[in-house]
Amino acid sequence: MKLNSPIPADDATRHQLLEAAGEVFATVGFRDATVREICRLAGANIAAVNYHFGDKERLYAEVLRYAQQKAIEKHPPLLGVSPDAAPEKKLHAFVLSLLLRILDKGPTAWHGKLMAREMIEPTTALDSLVEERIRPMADQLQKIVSEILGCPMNDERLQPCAFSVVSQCLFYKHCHPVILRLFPDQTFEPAGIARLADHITRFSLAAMTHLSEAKTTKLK
Amino acid sequence: MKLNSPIPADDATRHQLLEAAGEVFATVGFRDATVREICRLAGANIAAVNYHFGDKERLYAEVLRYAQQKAIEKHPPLLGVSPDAAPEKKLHAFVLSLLLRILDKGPTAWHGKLMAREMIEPTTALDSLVEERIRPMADQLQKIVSEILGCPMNDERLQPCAFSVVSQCLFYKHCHPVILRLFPDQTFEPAGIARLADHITRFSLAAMTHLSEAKTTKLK
DNA sequence: TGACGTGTCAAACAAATGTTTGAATCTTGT
DNA sequence: ACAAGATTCAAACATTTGTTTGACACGTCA
Repeated sequence: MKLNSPIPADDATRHQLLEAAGEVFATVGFRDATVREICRLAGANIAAVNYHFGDKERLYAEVLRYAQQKAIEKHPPLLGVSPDAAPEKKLHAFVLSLLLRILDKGPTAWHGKLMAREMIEPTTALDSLVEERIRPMADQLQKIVSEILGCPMNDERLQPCAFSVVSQCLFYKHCHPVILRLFPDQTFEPAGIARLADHITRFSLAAMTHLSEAKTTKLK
Repeated sequence: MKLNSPIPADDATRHQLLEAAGEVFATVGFRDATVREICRLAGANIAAVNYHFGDKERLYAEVLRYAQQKAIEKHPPLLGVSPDAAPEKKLHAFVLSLLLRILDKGPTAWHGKLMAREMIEPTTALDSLVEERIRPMADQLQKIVSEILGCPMNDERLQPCAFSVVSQCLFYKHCHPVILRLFPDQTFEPAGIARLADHITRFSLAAMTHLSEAKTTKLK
């Protein structure tokens, strides 16, 4: 046992376990993932998980942090756009980076799946994740929306509009299986993602800049 | 064994098994749900599942159909609105019924959760569900959107806009845990659901009626 | 009444799986 | 080079869980 060792972090098998576990947890979920499969994929012994992380549950928690961190590093919320650019451009950057973060292929792919699973069946790991990672991004988006609407930060329309923006992005992740079955020719390579970002930004901008106009008052 | 019996359907324990299984599958997922717990909740013997449904997997498939059917019966896609009403009203009815279907409390509650799980980890049961239940609703929505946009049914903007509408609804189901952690005072009782429907409808109408206007062309 | 089919029950079976164990191997500092 | 600690390994353990089995209860119909 080493448990409270002075943060080795460069441990090779520990790192490989994180990668392998991310892969497996993302594709089959926490319960269906077996430590045997994870260890096999990591080229480690069956006892490696318990030795390095204590048990399967703590391994999962660490994988979640690891994944979120790597995803945000790869696709920061505003890409390269400067904070004092036009709010329309910031919105577009926010949307595009979010889409890339959750739809991107490659080793960062499983971050989105893990989060989607966490939505449905939250573990204790979600609480800290929301506070440390998600709330800052939510604040950032609300600020952008407030600039577009031209309203103060405590306006009650802010939160619903921000939700409307992110929901359109997450949809393509959370409903992927149904989308593929409904429209098999839907495409999700980088070019397709850019097209999605354009639509979502245009749709949301059109909505928010004309939201307070009349005509839509009596819906019942 | 009875297997291909002449549709008893009035079987008491069979029905109780469906209800109990829906409850359990929805709260803990397919894999974490144990046959023992389902049978205990249904007041049946451990062997009841295998006797009535063959195995756990076929029970799950039947539960999924059962849940979807009950949910659509309770909240039909257009509520009471006539098919030749104004497209704005039809859109509002569509949104509200969808929200009610996925957020409603009570015995129909687990339908939405089951579907959300199916999104993340599709089973073979999803294929038929998409064709029989979801595609008709998707067609219905695209028709409404085409009336609002004033374009033919093969317009390429149709599908993205329809997605933007449903995504805003599903968001409140798929991201419930995060929403509650971000804004603990968010409310989901009937009045709150009605308010959500109003916002989503207004937002989407504003977007679609002003989508083709200029100004939003250069986002990069 | 008595055989028969249907449904229920408790018990047991077989497989999968997270975890532990104790020895073997490698690494490191002196 | 050597001892001490860290790491890896194969094997075994204990528990959970879906499924099966064979006996039993109950209604139905000839």
